[in-house]
Amino acid sequence: MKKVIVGMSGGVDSAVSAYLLKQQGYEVEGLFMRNWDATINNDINGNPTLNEAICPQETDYNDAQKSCDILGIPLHRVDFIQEYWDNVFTYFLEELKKGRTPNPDLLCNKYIKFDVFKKEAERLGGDYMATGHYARMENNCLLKGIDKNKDQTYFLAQLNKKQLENVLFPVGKLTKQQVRELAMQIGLNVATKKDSTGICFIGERHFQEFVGNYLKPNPGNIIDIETNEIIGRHTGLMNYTIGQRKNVGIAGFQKRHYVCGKNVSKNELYVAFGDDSNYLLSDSCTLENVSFNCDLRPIECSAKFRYRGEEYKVSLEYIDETHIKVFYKNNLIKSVTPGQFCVLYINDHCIGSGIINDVFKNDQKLWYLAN
RNA sequence: UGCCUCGUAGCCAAGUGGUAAGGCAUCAGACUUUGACUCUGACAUUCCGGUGGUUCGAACCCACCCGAGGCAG
Repeated sequence: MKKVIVGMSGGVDSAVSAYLLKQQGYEVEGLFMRNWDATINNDINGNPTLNEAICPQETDYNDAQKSCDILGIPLHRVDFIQEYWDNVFTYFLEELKKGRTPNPDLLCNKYIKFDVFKKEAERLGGDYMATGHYARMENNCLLKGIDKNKDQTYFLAQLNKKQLENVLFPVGKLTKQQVRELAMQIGLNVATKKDSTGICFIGERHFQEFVGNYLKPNPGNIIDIETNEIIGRHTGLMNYTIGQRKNVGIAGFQKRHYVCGKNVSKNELYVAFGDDSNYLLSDSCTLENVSFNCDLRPIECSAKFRYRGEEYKVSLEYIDETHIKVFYKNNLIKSVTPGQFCVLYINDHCIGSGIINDVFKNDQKLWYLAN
């Protein structure tokens, strides 16, 4: 009998995953991991759960334990707090210092779940590891989940071929609704538990206050990109992302405002006005840290520039092993943001990704997005 | 000092006699394993710089005062 170690988060997706694997005849064991400790990591300001009697990770652990009891499987536990800090959170902070918009969850999968966690699963004797991601593995290809609304391949797009070996995604063939119904039928304690949001393992935070725990804010001017006039003060460039409208702190203008750029050396934040502002649009970009999970190197494919963002037809120009230039063909895309991941698809097949670096329009690098 | 314009919620701003549009911001939700974007809802409960007056009735008319700006000088 083959043994599977399931990453149990305390949520409904992983619990149902464990159930499905058991149904399929595997020997199933759960493994709960904890990667964040609010006290150790100085996660004080902006933490809405700080004063609760029992911290969310423990609630999740208890939920996972109960699910495992219901399913009749053992649950192991492991901490990767140091690894998470060193490999994911440090990167997160370094990107913010550069004025970019990181997505730590792709690196969490790359360096934690499908690296140290996977090794732990192997140490526990697992022939396979499984998670509750909405994704599928077929013929060693990473495919989108059946439920297109919940598809989570975006977050798995930095994994390499080896990391995806012996990996199972049992709920990838189901819709979220089916997963919840199944959970109800088998009486799982987490059947109606709300989906988790926020940074994986950290949770919902008031972003500016959260970041303030780690980076010293450096206030500066907000500039109207069109007129070059100073129209306000920003609280620190790391607190803003491209395309952002809320929480910018300026008001009194006819059109809606959007953050369209920043200059770290001058400590200036650039704002454009109007939903259709040209300053938000681009037609190509370069990627760094490019990683593929297969041998395909297409010239034409599709791409997503943000999680749950629209998918666009693109063409690729390969620069070197880890750099690609992406052309959006006839489209102009709004708010392509340095630091975010561009994930590449061929239909349902997620083939890889890279970090958005420079952004261009008409072969001109958008100066207001640089450095 | 004389003349002119203006003063509406945190910001911008309609409304010029009939009982306070709209936008932005903000807040609360929805959505969401990244900070968005998008969507929904709330938002001057008697008040429109202040004090009087005219009127059945004023933010809108009149007087004076306060305040901001402009033109003369």
